[in-house]
Amino acid sequence: MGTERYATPDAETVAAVVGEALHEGAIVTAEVRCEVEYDGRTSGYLGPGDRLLVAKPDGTFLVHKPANHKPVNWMPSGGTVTADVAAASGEPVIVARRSNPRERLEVRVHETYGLTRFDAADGVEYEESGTEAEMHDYIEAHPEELEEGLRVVEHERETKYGYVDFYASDASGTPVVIEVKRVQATLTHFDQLKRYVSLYDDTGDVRGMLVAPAASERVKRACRDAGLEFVALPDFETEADGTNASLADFS
Amino acid sequence: MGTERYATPDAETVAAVVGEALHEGAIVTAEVRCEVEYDGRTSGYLGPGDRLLVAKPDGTFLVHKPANHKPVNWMPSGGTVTADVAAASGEPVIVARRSNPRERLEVRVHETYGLTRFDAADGVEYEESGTEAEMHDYIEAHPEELEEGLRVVEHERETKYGYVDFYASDASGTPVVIEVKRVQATLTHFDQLKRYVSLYDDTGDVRGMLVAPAASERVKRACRDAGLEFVALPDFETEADGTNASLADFS
DNA sequence: GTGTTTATTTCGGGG
DNA sequence: CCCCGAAGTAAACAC
Repeated sequence: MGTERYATPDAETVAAVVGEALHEGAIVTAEVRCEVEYDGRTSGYLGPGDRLLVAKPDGTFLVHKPANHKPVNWMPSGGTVTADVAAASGEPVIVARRSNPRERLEVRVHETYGLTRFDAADGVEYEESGTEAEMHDYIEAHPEELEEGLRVVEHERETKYGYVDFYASDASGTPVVIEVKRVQATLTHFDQLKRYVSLYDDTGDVRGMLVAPAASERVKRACRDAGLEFVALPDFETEADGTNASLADFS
Repeated sequence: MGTERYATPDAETVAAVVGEALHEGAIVTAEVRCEVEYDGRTSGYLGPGDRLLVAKPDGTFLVHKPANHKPVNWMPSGGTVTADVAAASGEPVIVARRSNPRERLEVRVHETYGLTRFDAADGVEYEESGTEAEMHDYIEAHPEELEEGLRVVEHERETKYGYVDFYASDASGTPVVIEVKRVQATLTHFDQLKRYVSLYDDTGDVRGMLVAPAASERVKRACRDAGLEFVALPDFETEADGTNASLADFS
């Protein structure tokens, strides 16, 4: 679509552009010197400095410092962003609010180096491969990769202690509780499997299986000690459908 | 400091400005129509659409869609961002790389609506209150809020299974392992406490206490079944020192 | 560097 | 709405 740029805009322009743009579905970015105050799940204060502000029409608001992936302050989508001119100082004040949880982010703008309205059109969704969900699909289709004769009885079985990834049955009919991880297994993952298996402690023989590409010796030992099994599934075929476009010739 | 703005810059300008600005410690933002391809921990593809790009001098790179708090694609700090003109298409291509884990993000820019260089100066750190660390301080100062006669023996006790928040002793001298959460307790928090308590299983009577503002019924039941205790600590006084500056008169 | 834990986690899925 | 668990989690901190 396109952008509209305001260089060193005055307070009234900042308030007007932010309000209109968001209302009309555009993204607003601003390079400013500002102070920030947050009050909600915690509370905090950020003294004067140069930051990049991003406001999206869905209520998302971000305050970025010159370093780090995460914004120093923010409001997730679903809230409302308003911009006004403070009566006392004559400076722009941007407030992002939200309920559940009730929280409030106030940005007092001391200097606006620049302001950009971006009418962005983007109906395309991100397509991802190699997720844990795909690993689940693969296991459901190829349970024998984990063990000869294994049969999946239920996927994502709900129990009173949470959701079991797979409830299965081995060649001799013994139930097997399976927890799947896409990354190297950790003690927390072992804990999780142990929690599920403990449900069946009194009902007799149940096996517990932790499936991951790898696990540290510590985790393997913990499994052995607890009578659980670690099964390495280092790689799994992605059920590629070949319909995804792709950028050619990586360098 | 200030900004420099380039409206609908050509490919050579994009490549040059991005390279120079990042090298000289400035933030670059760009409003573009682009495709994105990621390959690393997973892999993914984002088809053509309008996005906001943010590149920081520390190697952080963000691709934002018009909605949501989280960038649709990104590279955390520590990597390197390079910009070039693709020989085949003549279009700008921005590549962010990183090792450990090895990953790569490629943005093929089809149209550049605008490009901004922002020389930001920000030496100020964010000051936060109401964190879990402050909740620890409060409990250490007021253990009787959890239980009459409770005495803290050790804070952040290291064990072979990680750090126990508090190792305490009740009125009758029985050891109590305490896990503290600032948010509503979840099953993973229960797991964590259970893991710590299991360390002392063979040494005799040890109590396990999960402290949080609230917990779901499922978590409370898991605690009961496992012989652990949930203690609700809905609110705690912040030890305000009053030294933090603050924005006045909230509306 | 690995390992563990927190986080204003965000996000999505299911009941 | 809440509950639960994944995430390309990131970032801090200890070893």
